[in-house]
Amino acid sequence: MEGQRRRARQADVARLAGVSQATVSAVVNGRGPETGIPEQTVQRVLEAVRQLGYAANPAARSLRGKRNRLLGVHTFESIFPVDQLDFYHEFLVGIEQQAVADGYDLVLFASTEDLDGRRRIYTDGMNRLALADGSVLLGVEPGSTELARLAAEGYPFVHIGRRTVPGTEISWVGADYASATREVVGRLAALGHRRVAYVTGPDRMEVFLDKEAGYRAGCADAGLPELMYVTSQLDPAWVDAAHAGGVTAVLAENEPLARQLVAALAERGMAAPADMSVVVLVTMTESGWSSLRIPRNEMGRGAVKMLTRILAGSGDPGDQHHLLPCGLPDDHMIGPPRS
Amino acid sequence: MEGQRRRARQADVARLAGVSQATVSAVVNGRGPETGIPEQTVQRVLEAVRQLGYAANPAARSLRGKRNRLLGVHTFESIFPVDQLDFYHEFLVGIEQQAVADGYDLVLFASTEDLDGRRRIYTDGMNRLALADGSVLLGVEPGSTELARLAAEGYPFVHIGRRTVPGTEISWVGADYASATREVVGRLAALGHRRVAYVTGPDRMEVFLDKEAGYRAGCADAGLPELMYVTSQLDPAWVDAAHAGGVTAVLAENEPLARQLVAALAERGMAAPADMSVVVLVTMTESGWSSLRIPRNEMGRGAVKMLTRILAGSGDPGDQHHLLPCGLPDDHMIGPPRS
DNA sequence: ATGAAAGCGCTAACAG
DNA sequence: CTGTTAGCGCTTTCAT
Repeated sequence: MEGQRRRARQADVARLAGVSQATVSAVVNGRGPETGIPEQTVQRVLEAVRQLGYAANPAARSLRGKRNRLLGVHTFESIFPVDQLDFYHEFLVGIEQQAVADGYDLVLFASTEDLDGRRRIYTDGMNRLALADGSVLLGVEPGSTELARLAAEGYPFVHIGRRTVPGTEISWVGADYASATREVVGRLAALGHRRVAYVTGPDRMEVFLDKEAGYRAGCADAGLPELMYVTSQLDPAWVDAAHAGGVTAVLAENEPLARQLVAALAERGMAAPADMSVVVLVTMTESGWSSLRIPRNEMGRGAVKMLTRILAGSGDPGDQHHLLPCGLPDDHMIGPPRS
Repeated sequence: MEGQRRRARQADVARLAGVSQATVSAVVNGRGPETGIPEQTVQRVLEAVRQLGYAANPAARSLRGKRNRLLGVHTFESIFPVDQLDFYHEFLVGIEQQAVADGYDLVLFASTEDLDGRRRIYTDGMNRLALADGSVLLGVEPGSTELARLAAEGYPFVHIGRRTVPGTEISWVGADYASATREVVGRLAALGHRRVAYVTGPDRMEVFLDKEAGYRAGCADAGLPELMYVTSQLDPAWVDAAHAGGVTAVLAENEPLARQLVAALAERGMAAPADMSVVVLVTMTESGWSSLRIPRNEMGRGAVKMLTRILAGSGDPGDQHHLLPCGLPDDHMIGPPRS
């Protein structure tokens, strides 16, 4: 067994096929006919390629300025975190499907993870993402400086999840929480609910704003009062107060809040949806809640589609946005108000 | 917005800092002290780096360094097939974890998929895998010609799942089905079973042989007769025959067989495990069966570990094998024989 | 129709 | 201690 045979270079192929390196380059890039290289020569080159197991070195290729049909996937945390196993999975499925369709390979940036489990785009001031033609970014990221820098450098990327960084144009695909939330309020109103509360944590992040807006719009549509609660403590006392206030349905921003709510209800001998309809707006996984369905697969596909479009059109401003419809919650924990 | 400002190169930094390019290289690579560059110069360089937003071009770096710290992941089918969503998932998790640990990025080869959903290593005679320093291969692959060729080319790869190709040395990590099967037989014997059948499909693939061997060994250990059934039709008639023959426990090679068996039992008014203990040896997903647990995560991790070892040690023959222990089945469908 | 040669941005010898 | 230089493997004019 010869073992570590050196990787074949273009020059080797050229030598074996008895042609020049330029010819090899033309052939492997499918510019054979275009450049007017005779079919026979093409075949000779391909035979040599086959014999040597030649594959173009992507580093050299992209150094020379051409694309390497590599799309990066960068997550700001471990891509397969143990605790929320399938959060990224569906996104990835969509990303992969579209990559297959568009003939791209995917680079999962794993090397960028530090000891905290955080992944940074820039390490030692270097941008590892630059290895890929463009990248899909996803995950909850606290600081936006990396994003801003990436955009400033003109690196093509699409963020999964609506994202704005002041003074920067960022392309993203997002889920249309606003419309979905609005519709949910409408549905609750149609069921007879007159006082629908909205509960959210004290940590007011950008991504929450559109859900609030949707809630407000929904209330306006149905002529309902806006009952916003910003809290991280949904205890039995809160339930008592809400009950006294005539609240019969609650939109919970996230799953932990909803869990607290259900526990608090239980402590008062109540249950959802009999005594209170409960809708969770964002869940990590598809679970037993009445929750909005995040179109993860579609978002992944959409991100790749947008990215390849950006890569194709060279003059794109890179501030494209695409909102995908959320699935509406099933009736699991939704019912008519207690009369 | 200046927009497409050209990316700063090392030369630009050198010019601004008034030093040579080599100095810049040393500084950005942290070889400053080591090379004995005065602190003041280092600071001057870093300041220039900051001002220009310089980031080293990774393509140039890896071109220079021969390796690009990219590990390939090649599956012979769609990596995220819709019908068996989480079959590859756990392997991938393990692969990613180890890649993070070893500082490698991962390339998911998606571009190689043809219209049938098959993925080939070689397309147009080109080996796309060569893009990565080495690759992990997984999935059920019918033909071994690609594998043989890959090995002949000296491309470093590790196969997940035991694999032998005549005349070729292939490195793999596998699950130790033999030991596990043997232990299962032992456990059944300990429960009092005297006639344990082994049922397998007519398609005798290599991967099945070690389970058979384990079964035989287990029977020998316990002094039980070998009752091998090769069939794809586990109908009620088979159940009658088995019953008449005193069979009280069945090892089913795969899940479809087990399903047939349970259905056939039901048709005769019997159920598992009361009337018949049923163990499935290989399942696609962790389901309600008493089945061997394939150590997918560990196999993924092990494959990457083996691969990086092969890449590190330049003289490796590339025929390393590693067997990982299977988890034993829970008692879901296992019980003592009907007395 | 094919070949020769010049870089892409970086690192590592080797000079100075 | 710092600068000069020679490629890494590829694509792309420009000659032939």
